[in-house]
Amino acid sequence: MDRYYSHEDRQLVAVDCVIFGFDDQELKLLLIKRNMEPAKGLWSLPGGFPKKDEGLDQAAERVLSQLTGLKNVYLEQLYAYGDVDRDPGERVVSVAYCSLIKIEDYDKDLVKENNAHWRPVNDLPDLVFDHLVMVEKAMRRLRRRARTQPIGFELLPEKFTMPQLQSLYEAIYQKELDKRNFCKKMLSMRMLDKLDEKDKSTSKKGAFLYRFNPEKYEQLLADGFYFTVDVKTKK
Amino acid sequence: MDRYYSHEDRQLVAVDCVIFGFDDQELKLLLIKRNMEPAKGLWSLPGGFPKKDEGLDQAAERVLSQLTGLKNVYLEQLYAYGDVDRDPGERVVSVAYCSLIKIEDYDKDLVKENNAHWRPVNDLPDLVFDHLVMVEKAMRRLRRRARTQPIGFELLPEKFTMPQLQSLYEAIYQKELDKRNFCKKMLSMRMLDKLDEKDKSTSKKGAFLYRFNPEKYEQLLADGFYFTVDVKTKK
DNA sequence: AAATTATGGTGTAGTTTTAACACTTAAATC
DNA sequence: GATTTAAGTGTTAAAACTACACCATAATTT
Repeated sequence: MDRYYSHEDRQLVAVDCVIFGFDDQELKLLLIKRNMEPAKGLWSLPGGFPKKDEGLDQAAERVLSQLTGLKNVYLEQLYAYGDVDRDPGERVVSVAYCSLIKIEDYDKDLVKENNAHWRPVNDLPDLVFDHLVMVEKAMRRLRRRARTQPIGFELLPEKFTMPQLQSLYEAIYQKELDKRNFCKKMLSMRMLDKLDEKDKSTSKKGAFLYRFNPEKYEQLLADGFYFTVDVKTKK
Repeated sequence: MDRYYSHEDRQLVAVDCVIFGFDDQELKLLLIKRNMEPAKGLWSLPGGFPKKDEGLDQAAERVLSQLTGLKNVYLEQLYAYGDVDRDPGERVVSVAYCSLIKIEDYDKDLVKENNAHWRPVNDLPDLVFDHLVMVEKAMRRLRRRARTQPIGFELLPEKFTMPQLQSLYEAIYQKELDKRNFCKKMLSMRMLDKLDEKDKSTSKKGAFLYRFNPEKYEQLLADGFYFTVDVKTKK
């Protein structure tokens, strides 16, 4: 009763994580410099194999938390890669995941131990196998999601300024945005709380801090509201 | 050199296909009444296991063509389902695919042989395992895609009328649309060729036939145009 | 042959949303 | 107190969207 499929082949199944961070006005990926075969010396996405009692999602969570120390962060399945020859070593079906983290939160020691490094998405090193394809898919997904869901906040500190938020969107879309229109749109959705504090690290005047309010957002959703950010032009 | 991962577990990997058709003003799914264990007597999505020399995509193509006789139709990977207990028989990672076909094209004999039947999405039978979850994901994906990409045409005959196209969108979104606004929007995108023929099967007057023109669409894409269909209100 | 019936086809006006654009404010530094 | 640098703010024109109602065509019936 528990071996219906005994005549079928079994295969290696892996998970790989595309982990985004935002720092210094640019998007970055957490990549591993491999010190083991296959592809020793090249760069790869952090990955691993699901354990016997682990689903795919749990395996991805584990890979992420073993590398960064983070749990309960944004993690979404991207795509399953199953070409026969995608891994030259042996056939492996790899399920890619995409994660967005607040870059100041990760565990530096763990990252160092694992030989991982943050690399700007605009200047990536050569990646093993089809990992670049995964990254490109993740980028496209991020661009689509960020336009229609409030996920940008996953990449920012709890408290952030309007200029910070705008520069995040500019990094994601590689486009300059008009700050008046951007700010107007963001505030019109009424899902941000304006705080009394200012962040003075980037200007003399200081910029007001905001916080994303998930309760307000849930309420809006319930009212049939759709999040959208305009992400057109400005020269 | 070709067994780096020999200490890792291997798993069953399957593909399942959510196959949409449009007929009689409603969306339908091609489902299989299972006459074998597991879950004999219940309904399931058509599926199978990749062969040794087959990637996931090829396996899905094979499942689709073995059941319908169709090749080179719309087929897109949906999601990988990997919970440990999703299949009570044995752990199976299943990669779901979504296909859109022109319902008049499928091979009736093959479908009959395989004990498959078209069932309306609004009145589905009980499905095995997590197949309903897959169908729901496919529905959401279809709704998203149909709004922003010209994929509705995959579900219609080569030549179709404006009322047909509209009723397809109404079936997808379960909403009545205003025919003036709908028609205006569709034509404004300039990707349809209006033919000189009329279809007289549904009215005395007859309705003009149109055809989707992929070359025009490609040109629009190249010009930075975005396909969108408005899918709001009307009472 | 006139009337009926059922579906196809078409235009406009009010409203909302979007895009473009420039100057003032605040506070630190010299 | 003059200068510098980033933050903050409002208006207007254009485009897109929504709502809405009547006529046309051709087959069928009387």
